[in-house]
Order: sequence, then C-alpha cells, then structure tokens
Amino acid sequence: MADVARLAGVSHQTVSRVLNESERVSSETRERVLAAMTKLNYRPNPTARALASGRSKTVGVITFDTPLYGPASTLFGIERAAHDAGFFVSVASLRSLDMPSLISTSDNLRRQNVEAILVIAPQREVAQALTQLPHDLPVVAVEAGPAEGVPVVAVHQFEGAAQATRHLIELGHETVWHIAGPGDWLEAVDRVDGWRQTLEVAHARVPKLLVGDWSARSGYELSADLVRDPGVTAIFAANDAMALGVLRRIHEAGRDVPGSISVVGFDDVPEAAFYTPPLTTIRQDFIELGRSSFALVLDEIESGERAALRVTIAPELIIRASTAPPR
Amino acid sequence: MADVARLAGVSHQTVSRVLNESERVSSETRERVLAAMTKLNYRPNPTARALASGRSKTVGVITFDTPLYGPASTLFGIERAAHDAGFFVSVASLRSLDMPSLISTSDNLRRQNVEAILVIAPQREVAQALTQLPHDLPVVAVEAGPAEGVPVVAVHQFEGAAQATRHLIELGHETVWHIAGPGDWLEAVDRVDGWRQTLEVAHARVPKLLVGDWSARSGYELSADLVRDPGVTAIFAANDAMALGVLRRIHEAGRDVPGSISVVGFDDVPEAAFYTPPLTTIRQDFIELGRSSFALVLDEIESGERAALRVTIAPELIIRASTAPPR
DNA sequence: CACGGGCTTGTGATCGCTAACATCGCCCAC
DNA sequence: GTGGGCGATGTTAGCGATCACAAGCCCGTG
Repeated sequence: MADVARLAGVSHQTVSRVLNESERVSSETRERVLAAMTKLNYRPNPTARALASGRSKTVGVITFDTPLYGPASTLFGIERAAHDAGFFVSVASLRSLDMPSLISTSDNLRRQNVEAILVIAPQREVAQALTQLPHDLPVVAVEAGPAEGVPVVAVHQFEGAAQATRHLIELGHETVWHIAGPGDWLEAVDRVDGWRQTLEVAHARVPKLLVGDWSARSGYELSADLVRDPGVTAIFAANDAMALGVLRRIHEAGRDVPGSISVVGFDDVPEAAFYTPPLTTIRQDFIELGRSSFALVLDEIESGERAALRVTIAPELIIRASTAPPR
Repeated sequence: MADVARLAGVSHQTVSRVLNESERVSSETRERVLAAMTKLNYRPNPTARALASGRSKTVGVITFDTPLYGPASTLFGIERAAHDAGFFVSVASLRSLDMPSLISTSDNLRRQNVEAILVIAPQREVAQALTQLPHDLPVVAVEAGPAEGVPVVAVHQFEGAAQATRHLIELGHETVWHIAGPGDWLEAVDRVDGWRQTLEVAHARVPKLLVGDWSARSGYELSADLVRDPGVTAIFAANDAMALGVLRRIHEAGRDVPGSISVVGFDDVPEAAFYTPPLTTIRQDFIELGRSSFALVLDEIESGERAALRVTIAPELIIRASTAPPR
C-alpha cells in the first residue's frame, strides 16, 4: 500500500479511500491511484483490513456433519451467493447437537471475525440453543429454526406435507400413512403437522405415525408391516431416501406401485425421477434457500438492522408415476 | 492480551509465549498466565495472529459448484479432519473451470492467509491449471489431479473400474458396455481405462463407449439403444446415478435385472442398496478421502516439505442383486 | 479584504498480536 | 573472582490496513 501511495504521489490514507470507494477523492487522484495499483499489481490484504476495521467480508456457516442432499445443496447455494457478493465462507461443523458445542463453534467463527453466522442445523436442540447466542452478530437459521428470536429462512414444510397428503386424499385414498424424520428435527415435526392437519380437515383417520432417520434403510424397515396390510394404500415418506426404501419394500412384497400402494416423497433429489417407479415428491429449492439466506444476512450486515423474522420458500408438488387412485 | 499480562504481572510477550507453547517459559509463570487468561476469559484474536505471523490456522478448499454426492462428502471429510486439528476451512467455489478462474480463486484464498489449498475439482482443465499455481503454499488435489507437479489424494479409479468389469466378466458375460462420465473428468477417463484394459486382458470385445454427464437422466437416455439389443447383457455405469437411469430404462423396456441384463454402478451412494434391484457397485470412501487429504496438507504445513506425490485409497466392490451370470 | 465552510488530502494512532533483539539473573568453570 | 553461557523475560518494531482528526485549498459572502 505504501508503494502504491508513493507511486501515485499521495498518502497511504488516500489509497485506502480509493480502496473503500470513499466519495471524498477527486476523480483525478482516484485515477492516478488506480493506475498505480494496477501497475504494481497491488491487492489489499484482507487480514489486515479485518484487523483494522473489524470487517472481514467473511460469513461463517455452521453445519452439522452430514452429506445429506439438502444441507449440502444449501451450503453450495450460500457459497454461490456469498461469492457473488465478494464474501468468503468459512465452514464449521458441529461436534454434537448440544448448546456448549454450538456456543464454542460459533465462538470460533466469531473470533475469525465473521460478519454473520448462518446455521444449517434444523434440529430442535440447536434451534433452541440458537436463541442464546450473543446478538452482536447477525445470525440466521437456515432450513429451520426457532419460532422466535432468530430470523429463519426455510421452505414451508407444513405446506409441503399438506400438498403431499392432499394429493393422495384427492386421488381417493381413504387415508395416508406417514413415515416421519427424526423427532428432533424441526422439519420432520412440521411435516408431521402438515400431514396430520390435512388428514383431519379431510375427516380422514390419522394412522399411527412411523418415525425413521431419513435413511433409505429406515424407510425400508419401517414399511415392513405396512405393506402386509392391504388397507394401506398410500404412504407419504418425509424424504425421498425413505420413500426409496418404501418402494423397495413394496416391490419385495410383490405389491405394485402405484396400482396397489401410492408413495410420495419429499425433497425431489435429482434421482427421484428415475426411481422405480418415478417418485411423486415435494420439491425444495435448496439453492434458492441458500441464496435467500445469504441475501438476508447481507441485508442485516449492511443495514445494521435486524432482518425480517421469517422468509418462507414455497415447496412444489411434483407428480410422477408413484401415485394413482386406489384400486 | 495486555490485560492478561498486567494481571499475571508479566509482559505481553510472555503471554504470547504461553499462547504459542514456547518452551522458554517457566512453568510457574505459565501457570500464572494461564490463570489470568481463564479469569479474564481471554481468547486470542486469530486475525491479529494471522496478520502478525502469516499463519492463520485456516485451509482453503476450492470446489466447483455441485451437490454431487462425492464432492460434498469429501468436503465434509476435510472439514471434520481440519476441525480436529484446530483448523478452519474456507470454501471457495470455482466460477468456471478455466485457468484464470482457478488462479483468481486461489488468489482470493491466498489473501485470506490460508496455509494450504485443497482442490476438489477433478476436471482435466483444472488439473492442468493446478500445476501452474504458485508453489509457495501447499496445494493438494483431491479426488483426482494432474499426473505430476501436485500431490494427489484419490481413490484408485482404474482399479475400481477393473473390479467392476472383472466381476461381470467372471460371471460369464461376453463383454461389458460402459457408460462413462464426461470426458473432461479425470476420474471418468481412469474408469474408462480400467474398463477397457480389463476387457482386453480378458480378450473380450470392447464395445462402443457411451459418454454421459453423471446424471441419472443421461444414463437413462444413453441406454435406450442398449436395452433393445439382446446381445447386451452387462452394463457398467461410471456412477450410481447413471446406473439408476439405466435400471429405469431396462425396467421400462421390460427386461429383467439381473436376469436379462446385469448392471454395476460406481460410488456406493447410501441409496444404492435400495434401488430396484439393489445395485452392485464400487464403494469409494469419500470421508476417508477427505481425511487423508487433510492429513497430507497438515503434514506439508508442519514439515514445510513437499509431501508424497500420490496417496491412493482402495475402492471396494460391493456385490448386490443387480448382477448375475447371463442366461 | 477577511472569514467561514465545504471539499480533498495528510498525519498519527491503533487494531491485537508475533518477531527479533536486548536484558537480566544465575550458575559454572577456570 | 570473573567471564561465559544459558534460560527467562522484557522492549521495540512491525504486520497492512482503517479511523479520527488536522490541515490546506478554493470559493462565496458580508
């Protein structure tokens, strides 16, 4: 920086002003400084800037350690948006889902001078702990979060589940069985609610809830009894992987999809269209989710104000060959 | 830090020494300083450290923008290992796969003071560009990379493809068709080589190569002709998603897997065991891949020496129900 | 013609830490 | 007794930027 200043015949502070696009520099001087920068191939040092200004052009993302499609895609969505805005992304994963772990992870990020923290950890414990985090930094919960205290950007899970259930009811099924995600996941809970309330509105019986762990295996195992029951004609799995497990089980049991049983998933992973049969599911736009989340924190960072408390992204019912009217 | 020094009755430099675990501090003083740190709840500021020392305890990961299972899992593996070693991970994605983009991305990371760069971008262009990167920082190519000049940590693709092909040949198939990944992916190329050479060794005819884009859709579309040919009894797809597309196509064509056609995939995504039928595939341990990659850079960082040029991780053939002897 | 005010630019301190060198005891060997 | 060596600690400069304030200049106005 000193070299640039010397070459341009100005002080280091003027160079800094040019760098920060201050209005208080004459265009003539600015030109001279810019030319010097180019000539010397000068690039500002973000670390020094961060130290002096407290601003780092970096956001922290706290995620829990999973290669699940949703969180991974969301992370990429965030990265993409951050990159476009000239921000860096520092990732930290949660060791465990308790409060101390969240605090210490956020603390680490914080010490790195991140300007905001995005949390992709849609478990109830984490959401709760989130409200306890210091409020000096913008914090946004992505995918799911607490009801209040922290802004949340999420797909409307309730609505998605309702769409799935309604679709099956409207096809003429008497009721719909549900294989839920783990009870400590907020999304799982919302989907259960959407499913249950839709059934109730339709005056349909609410069958016993089955709870899986998002894995195809759990879908496979939990549906063992269901497929033996000829009364079961419609199953809504809380994600595509579990739906896949269900499809597998039904196939092994010699029943037909959708002839004998209809199945709906959730997520619309890229492969869902190629399952046997192609899966009717609820699409979540994770990239958009990441993008919106980043837009929200960026807004908070720049305005200095607390952002809207909830941004909701609409899910979309994708109808494929795994659903049909009951026989 | 000054506060800690004052409270402990020492100079700030001594505090710094304690922080950096220098041997030149008497244990008595160290205790006093540590006590003061605890009492004041002092945490060192990584930014200032980075500025003063040039060391940041951060590694950069360059990835290209994709939610593909492999890269995403690898990223998590790296994060996990980095976290365990007390390192931060800064992620930057590549705008495009050319050299300028790689250079500028690595430059960004570099300015953030990262101590090493891991590149998850197994495309040929990137690998080539990689060798042009400044060598003042440890750089490691993960998943695939150039033949020389940059250390590479990767699963042995050739071997995996050979295992897949051999498995089919040993079952008695006359030959094996292959649906490859995009030609600019090093892994895709290696798999093609493994497939071709295995066929040649077995004196089997080498059928025309089909080239997809990793998506289930491409597998589906490329296999349209194959399934109409009764001579086709074995297909090896270069990843599980494409294999899924193939399974779908075969199913639609009314042929049976594995009765009429055997199919093998690559990756062993968690869902592969639940495809219809469960997919025989080659498992790649992405988490281990990430872990090893980080271990390698950590070693380079700490020793200051250039690490081994290639770390290879063995793939594993997972036999499931999609393969059988030809009728 | 002197003075106030707006625009530009410069000066010095500062962010929180580490590097390099200086200093201070203390013990040992000659 | 004295010089040397060594371990422990302190002092002084940076690292590369920003911030707060000061200063100079030009202009319009009373």
